[in-house]
Amino acid sequence: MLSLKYLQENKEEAIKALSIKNFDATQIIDQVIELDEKRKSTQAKLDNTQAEMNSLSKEIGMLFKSGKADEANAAKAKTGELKESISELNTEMTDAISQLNDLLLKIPNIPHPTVPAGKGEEENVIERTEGEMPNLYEGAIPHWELAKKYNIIDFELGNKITGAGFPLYRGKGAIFQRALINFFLDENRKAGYEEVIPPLMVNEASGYGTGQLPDKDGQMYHATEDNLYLIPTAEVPVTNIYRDVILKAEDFPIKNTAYSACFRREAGSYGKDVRGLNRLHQFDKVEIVQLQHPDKSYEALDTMVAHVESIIKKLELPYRLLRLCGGDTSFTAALTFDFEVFSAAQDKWLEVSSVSNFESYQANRLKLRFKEKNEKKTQLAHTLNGSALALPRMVAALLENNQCAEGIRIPKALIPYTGFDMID
RNA sequence: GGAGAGAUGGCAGAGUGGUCGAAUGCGGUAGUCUUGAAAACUAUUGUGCGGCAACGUACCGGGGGUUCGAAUCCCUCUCUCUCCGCCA
Repeated sequence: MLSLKYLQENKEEAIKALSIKNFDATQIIDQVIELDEKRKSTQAKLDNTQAEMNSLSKEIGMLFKSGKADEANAAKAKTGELKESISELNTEMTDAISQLNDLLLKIPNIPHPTVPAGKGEEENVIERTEGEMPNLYEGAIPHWELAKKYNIIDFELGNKITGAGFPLYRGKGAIFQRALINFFLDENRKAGYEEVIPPLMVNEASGYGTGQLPDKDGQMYHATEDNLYLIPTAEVPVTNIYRDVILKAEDFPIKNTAYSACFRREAGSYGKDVRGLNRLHQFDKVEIVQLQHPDKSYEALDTMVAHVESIIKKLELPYRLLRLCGGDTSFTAALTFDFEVFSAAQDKWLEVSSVSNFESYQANRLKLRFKEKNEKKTQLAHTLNGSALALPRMVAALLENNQCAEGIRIPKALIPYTGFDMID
């Protein structure tokens, strides 16, 4: 969430910026400011009353000690009224704070000045398009047919075992999957990211920390008996490593990478977009996460984009880089770049990576702070993350683009990982 | 699943109703000494909120209660550990 201080000091700027995300903040910011005024004045009253109570209690203690029971009892009589007003003020306080918090959670992150206006994905800005479009041979087919033809991904078996959206990879398909994961992790590690293997289930506090809760409640699988959530992305457990942590400025940058299976209910999606590997309930993804000093987070974002780009290039896929417009930028992000690869047989661009700077929006919820050397005051850190990369659509594009009469060619960079150069 | 023990500052660990935001040790930071380092010594060292500041206030796993006063007593929830059972 945004910090109160920012909203108070930059109200007009915030309203203007949020309109890029098609969010009208005029009323809500006024409400926030008003509520905070109320909170402050209530706290001042409460603090004073409590101070009075504390000193009175101390006095009573002293009186009893020195044997002046009469005076002590007289003083006791005075405490009743104080007690009552303390409890009243306390209720007022907690109410104001929780209302304030609820409002703050409803305000999306301020978009970066370079975020273009726009309603939805049609208005994202194409930064660049690179790579060679494949020349498909005549018999080219979409990946779900390739999957069947070479017996590498079995959607029907997944249906049988679990349900739609839980495919079973087998044979060279399974090896190919594992090879990609290892390839991505190695690339990330070479770029300075420390590898972690996080839990695949998280508790409520972690869900709130990265903002999946309360708003995206229905998107996560929930094990109600134990009140745990299956992670929709490794971002959740990895970022929560740093929940309630106070770092030193010299600790930056902190860079982690993690492979995980990801689980998404995808409630409400249907139709031809969900065909094959395009949208699944369980999929594999390798994530990169960075924590950075606020002064350097955009520099870091650039390096993350360049890093993801280098991986896609090594796999020889045609891709384009999009700068998301306000309407397509997520609630919590300040600036997001998407990578899409071209999947030839579907004749379609597929999103394979989303790289975002959240600035201090997540950090504020996470209470992830840092201290400058020789300074007492804490500041909020900046968090960034990106997919490097999400498997299924990469697999779809690789299968479709590299098919030929003999089978499916494996890109050079992957052969050391697969141990074979052709799926046939 | 059964039985028991516990949750205190970065860590270890005292504190069982009143000058306790909390002893002590370790760690961190600054300094003295030293050519430098180590050792030793000295000082300092939690977070949030309000306040220009002085300072005030809250926080000893979470919530509630008793009391003039709670880290300390009571209730409740959560979590952790140990033993037994089961088990990759």
